[in-house]
Amino acid sequence: MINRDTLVISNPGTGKTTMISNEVINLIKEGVKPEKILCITFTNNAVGELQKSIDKLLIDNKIKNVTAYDVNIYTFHALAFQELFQSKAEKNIVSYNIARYLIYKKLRDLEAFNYGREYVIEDIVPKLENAIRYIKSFGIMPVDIAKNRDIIMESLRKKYNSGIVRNIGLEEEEYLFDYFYQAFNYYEENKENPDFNDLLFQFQKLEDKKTYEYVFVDELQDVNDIESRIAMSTGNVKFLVGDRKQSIFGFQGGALSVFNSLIGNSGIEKKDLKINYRSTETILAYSKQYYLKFENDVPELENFRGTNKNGNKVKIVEVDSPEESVMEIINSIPVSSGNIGIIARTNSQIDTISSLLDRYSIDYSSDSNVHTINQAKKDITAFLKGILYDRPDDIINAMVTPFSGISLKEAFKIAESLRSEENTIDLFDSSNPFFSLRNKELSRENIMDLFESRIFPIASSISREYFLTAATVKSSIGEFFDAERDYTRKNFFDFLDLSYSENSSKSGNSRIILTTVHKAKGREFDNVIYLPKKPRKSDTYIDIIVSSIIEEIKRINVDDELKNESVRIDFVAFTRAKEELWVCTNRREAPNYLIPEYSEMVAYENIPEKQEVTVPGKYNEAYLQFVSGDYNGAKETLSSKENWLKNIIYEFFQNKNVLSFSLISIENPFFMLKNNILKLNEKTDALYYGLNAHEMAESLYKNEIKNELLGNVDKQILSNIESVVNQIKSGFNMEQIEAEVSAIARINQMFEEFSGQPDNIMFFGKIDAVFSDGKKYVILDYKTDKTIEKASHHRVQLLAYKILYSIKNNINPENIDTAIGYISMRGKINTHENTSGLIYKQPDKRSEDSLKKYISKFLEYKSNPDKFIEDYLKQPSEDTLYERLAELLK
DNA sequence: GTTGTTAATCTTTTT
DNA sequence: GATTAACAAC
Repeated sequence: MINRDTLVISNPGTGKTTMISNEVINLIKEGVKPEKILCITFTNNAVGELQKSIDKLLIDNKIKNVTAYDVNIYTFHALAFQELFQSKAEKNIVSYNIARYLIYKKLRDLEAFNYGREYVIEDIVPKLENAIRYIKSFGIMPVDIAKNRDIIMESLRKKYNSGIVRNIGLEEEEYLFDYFYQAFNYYEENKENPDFNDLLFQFQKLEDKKTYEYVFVDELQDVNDIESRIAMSTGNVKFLVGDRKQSIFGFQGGALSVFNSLIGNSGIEKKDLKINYRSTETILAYSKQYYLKFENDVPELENFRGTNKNGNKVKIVEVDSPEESVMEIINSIPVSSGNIGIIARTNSQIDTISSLLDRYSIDYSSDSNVHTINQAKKDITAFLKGILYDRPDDIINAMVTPFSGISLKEAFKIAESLRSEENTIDLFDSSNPFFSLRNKELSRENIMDLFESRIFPIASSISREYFLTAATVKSSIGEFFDAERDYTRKNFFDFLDLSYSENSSKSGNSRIILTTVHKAKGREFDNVIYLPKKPRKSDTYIDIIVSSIIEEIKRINVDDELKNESVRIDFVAFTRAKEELWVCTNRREAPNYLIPEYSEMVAYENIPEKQEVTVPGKYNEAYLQFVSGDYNGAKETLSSKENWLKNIIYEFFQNKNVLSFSLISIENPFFMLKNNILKLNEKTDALYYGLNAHEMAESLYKNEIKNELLGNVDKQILSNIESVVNQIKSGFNMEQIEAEVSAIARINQMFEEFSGQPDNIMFFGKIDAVFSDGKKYVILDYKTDKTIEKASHHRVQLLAYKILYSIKNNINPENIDTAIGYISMRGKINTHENTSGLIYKQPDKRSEDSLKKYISKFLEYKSNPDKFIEDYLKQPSEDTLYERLAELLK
């Protein structure tokens, strides 16, 4: 029986659950009351495992009057929750959706970012929310940041100046720190419920919390600072089990330093578990050697060995697409050799593999929790925008979602007439399946009705996942109406766009199990196919804020903590395998996984041929109309033989004889089809911003500026324009001679290569400003870009304009220079600066190559539109509209 | 070594 | 659209 604090270092597969259960049983046998025993683990899954294991031992030992439920088995959070809120059942945990919404609201009001709204909502806010959660897991609150502001700033500057951040300036970085603090603070002040971190803090602070005679803690290596203090303070005798080689939850503050300090504590008895009951000797040796490549002093690995036969070598599969090789490996494993765990690093890898398995109708269960159609949320949002707003852009976007009940052909026709202002929205009557639904009142009842009457029926006709996503979107909307009192449309769509739609997946007991490494922890499989993926370093400008805060307040070096986490992730994945292990990776990484004595390279050449997807008409036009109740429309769609979309594409390329730079430089066929051919493009804020600035530049030249009518931003842009103009005037001793010059020329005049082209194919451009001293000319293009990052692309455009201008005015191109005038450089993070810049640089050979490439591509499409369709089908996009259009083009 | 350009690529996850 | 690695140019 244990009678003093013990730390067990448990190598993988050494039976640590069994060991904990045994110790619990022994205590009960010795007469310790089960309610005096506490077991803490990390996940609900692990709680279940431990309960099962203890239950079994109770039965085996014929202990009748005790069940596993009498022993206190909790996760850290459940333990805290039940003790804090046992009397207040209504208490909730603040959701991610609310957290992101609060953070976004503050940043929105501060106008913290110059990025587009979509990028802030989809990328920045989730990362900041993650960062706040991470910082909090170290016990750091906004007040701590405020108190230590100066030293954190200093540390931040030092990190910035070491050169790791290249995409924003130092001043932006400093502003970002402040925005981050304010968002964190706002979140803390406005959330109405505790979050998971608060739960632990409040529990830890509790004066008279229950204590236990014996406390068992599993997976100790993943425990963060606050959890370790909870573990150490809730019981008399502590029994701690963990393995630092399996620490892979660094993102939630799981700090190896906590574990290491316990190892160094002499008051704790230490034990090693070194006998592995799971894997073959070869797999163990392989894992061990791999780990030792990256970390040498690992005493507990010294006698780490197994009890099984040697087994086969680990197979390293080197392929271009690891996900696709999985199929062939599965085929090579006999059914008699047990189950197969396919372990990936990311959920998106799992999704790729599951759609492959679906295609071959192979049965599997999956632990992925993404599996949702992100696009479904976008479709629903676009649909609701068209219901609630009157702007033509919103109406058009809503009409091309599957929910509108309008065929794409019809939607396209209505879009055309709305755009040309032949019709206004009032003219569409209530018999139209979309317009009849429009209702501008934003209320819970209204929205929920739409879900019942239109969104759910359509969603369920598309796919199971699509429907499940719709269901989570509906519940997010419910959350909005519960939490926010200010039901404005702006708030509504902000919340909706920020909400995550995750749903749990089909898990079951198939022979093939798809899982991520993190979820595979504690599990084992006869055969393991592992697909490693090295994480890509990103978001350094947020990272250095986070690490500065933690370092200066807690004196913990985050980089040290997370060092080699990838290796530990690999180690966990390898050691799930009992009999056979495959590691599938790309050519660059494969050599790193090869340990000659215990592994071998395997080539798989005959990747089975891809079978044609036979999902019949997921987005069948007529079917969608039918489900929406438009029977006549469905009938009409079915009976029409002509392929209207192909006709539109053919017509477009046939009639498009005047090329423009913005048209030919679109590299993605889907964008070209959507925005240029079908003209379904939305007018963005950035577009209006740029249009307005260009108008001012022209007015300035024509002396038509009415200063008193200008706002502050406009005044700033105007002064930036003046500054650019003056730089050219004084720098080159020139005068502006023209503004907004239209120039057009035949393609066959522009380049030798195109001399065979017919005379009617032209290239058109509008030159913002032309300067001259009589001999030399400078053509200037104004840009309202935030930064100068895309200058080289703009020079390709300027080259085209230079050629057009030289042809138009019969000037030797050598006498024409080009310049880019930046008139609103704001950076990415709002520092309240808005400056000008002039890049006086000439297009080079590469610019010329790019321009010719763009033109050739377009000419190719023009002479052969089927090539465009072919390219379209070759470059899939997640967008539902992409797929619906693709079905019409196949 | 620093700075500019281009060519791919686009985290993990628990309570 | 934004970011970074890798490459190229100073």
